Amino acid sequence: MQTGLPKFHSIFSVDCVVFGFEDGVLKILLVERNEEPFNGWWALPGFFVQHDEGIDYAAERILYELTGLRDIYMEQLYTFGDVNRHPEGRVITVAYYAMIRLSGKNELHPTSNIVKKAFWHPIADLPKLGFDHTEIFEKSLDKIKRKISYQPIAFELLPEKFTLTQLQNVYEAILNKKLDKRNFRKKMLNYGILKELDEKQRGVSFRAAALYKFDRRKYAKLFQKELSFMKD
Amino acid sequence: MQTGLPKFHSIFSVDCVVFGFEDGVLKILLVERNEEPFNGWWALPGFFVQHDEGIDYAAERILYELTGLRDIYMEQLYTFGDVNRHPEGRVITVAYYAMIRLSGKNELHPTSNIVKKAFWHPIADLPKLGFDHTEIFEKSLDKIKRKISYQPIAFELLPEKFTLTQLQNVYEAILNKKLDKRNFRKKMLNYGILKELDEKQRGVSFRAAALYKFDRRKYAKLFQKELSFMKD
DNA sequence: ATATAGGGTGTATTTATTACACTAAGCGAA
DNA sequence: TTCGCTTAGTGTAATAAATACACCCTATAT
Repeated sequence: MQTGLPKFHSIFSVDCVVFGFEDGVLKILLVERNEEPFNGWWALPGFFVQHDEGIDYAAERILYELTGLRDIYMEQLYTFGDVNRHPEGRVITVAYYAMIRLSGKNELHPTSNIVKKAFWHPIADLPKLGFDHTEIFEKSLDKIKRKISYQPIAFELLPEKFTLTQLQNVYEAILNKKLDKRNFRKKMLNYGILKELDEKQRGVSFRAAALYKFDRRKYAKLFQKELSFMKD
Repeated sequence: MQTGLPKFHSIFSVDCVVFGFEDGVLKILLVERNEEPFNGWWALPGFFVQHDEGIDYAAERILYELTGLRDIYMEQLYTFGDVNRHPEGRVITVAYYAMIRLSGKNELHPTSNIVKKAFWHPIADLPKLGFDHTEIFEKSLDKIKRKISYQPIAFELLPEKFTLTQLQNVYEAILNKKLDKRNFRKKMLNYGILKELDEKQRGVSFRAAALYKFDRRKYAKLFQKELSFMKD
C-alpha cells in the first residue's frame, strides 16, 4: 500500500458554519474551545478528519460530537490551506455550511470535551473568532446570499409549516435588506412551489396568518434543478 | 510543535481543470500519466501538495510543472475526499479550475517526468479519465456555466483583442447552446464594459470585424463586484 | 464583376420587476 | 361590545429586461 505516495503527510480538519434563524435574526453556532490553541476562545465547531472517513461524513460526525446536531442540510463551502493558518502545524481545513430549523428549544449537547459548550450567536455582532474562522464565516455568508437566489435553501431554516412573512424574514435576514411585501408574496406564490395548508397560525395575539409548506415534489418537477429566486 | 495535533496524517493533492478555447471549441488540458496508478492513462494535471506550501500556491506550481503554463486565471473549485478515491491510499484532493488564452501556438512543456505529455482535448468527447477526474471535470463545467452569467470570466479565454462574434462563441461553447446574435450584442454592449478599438480583424478573407477589449476599469467602477450576464 | 462568408443592425412583443397604501381579521383590554 | 392594536392580505400602473426575428453591408478572392 501507499507505494508511490509521498512521505510528507499533513493533517486536515473540517469546520462548520451552521446557520439558524431565531427571533427574526440569523445566527450561527459557535463553540467555546476547551483545548489549545485558542483555549477559551470562541470558534466554529470543527475538528480533525480521521484517516478512514470521508470528509462529508467527517463533517457530520464532528458537528454531532460538538453540538449534538445531526441530519441537517450541509454543503461543502471551501478549503482553506494557508501554511500558517493553524498555529501548531500544517492543518488544511475543509469548511462546510449547514442550516437548521431552530424550533424553540434546540438544546445543544456536545458529547466531546474538546469544547466547553456550544451556543447560538447572531451574525450581526460576531466576536473575534479563533483561527481564520471569521474569514470562513464571511465566505459562507456570501455563499448563502448568492445561493438563496437560485436554490430553495431558505426553507431549511424554517419549520415544516411557516407563514409567508416568516419566509420573507428569512430572505431579508440573509440578504440583509428589506423586501417589498406584495412583490415578495406575488413572486413566491407564482413559483408554484408552496402548498397552502388549511391551517392557520395559532397562539398569536393578532390576526393569524395562513400556513404554507414547501412542496418538494412540485419543485423537483417544475424546475429540474433550480430557479431564479429574488434576482435582486 | 504540533503539540495537540493528531497522529494520523493524510496526503493531499491538487488537480486542475484548465479550460481553453480553440477553433470555436472548448477544451481542457489533459496529461498522459507516467506513473502508477493509472500509468499511461489520461487524467487532469495534478500532484501532491508539499508540506510547506499553501494550496493556492501548490496549484500554480503543479500546473507549471506539468504543463509549462503559468500566471493564468485560477480559482478553487471543490475538495474531493472520499476514502477510496485514490487506489493507493488516502489522498484528499483540492480541485481548481483555470482559464487560459490559447493564442495559436501554446506549447506545453511539462518539466516534470510524472507525465509523458500534456495536450488539449475538446470537452465534447472526453475519454475516460483516471481517478475521479471525470467527476471533477463535470463539476468544474457546471461551475463555469453558472459563473459566466455573473462574472466576466469569458474574457480569460480570449486574446486581449477580440470580436463580438468570438465572445459570443465562448458563451455558446460554455453554455452549450446557441444565442441570438442581435440580442447578445445589444446586451453585451449595454453593460458598458467593452471598449471598441480603432482596429479591425486582419488576415480574414471576408469582411473584417471590429475589435474590442474588456475594460477592467469600467467593469470595476460600474459593478462593485459582479453583474448579471446572460440570465438564460 | 461577381460570388462568398461573415459583419452588423432595429423593432415589436412579451415577460419580469418595481413602486406604492389601504382594508381585513383576530385578539385583548377597557 | 366596542375600541385599539397588530399583523395579514391584496392590485395596478409604470418601467425595464428579455425575446423573436431577417435583411443589407463589406472585404476579400477569383
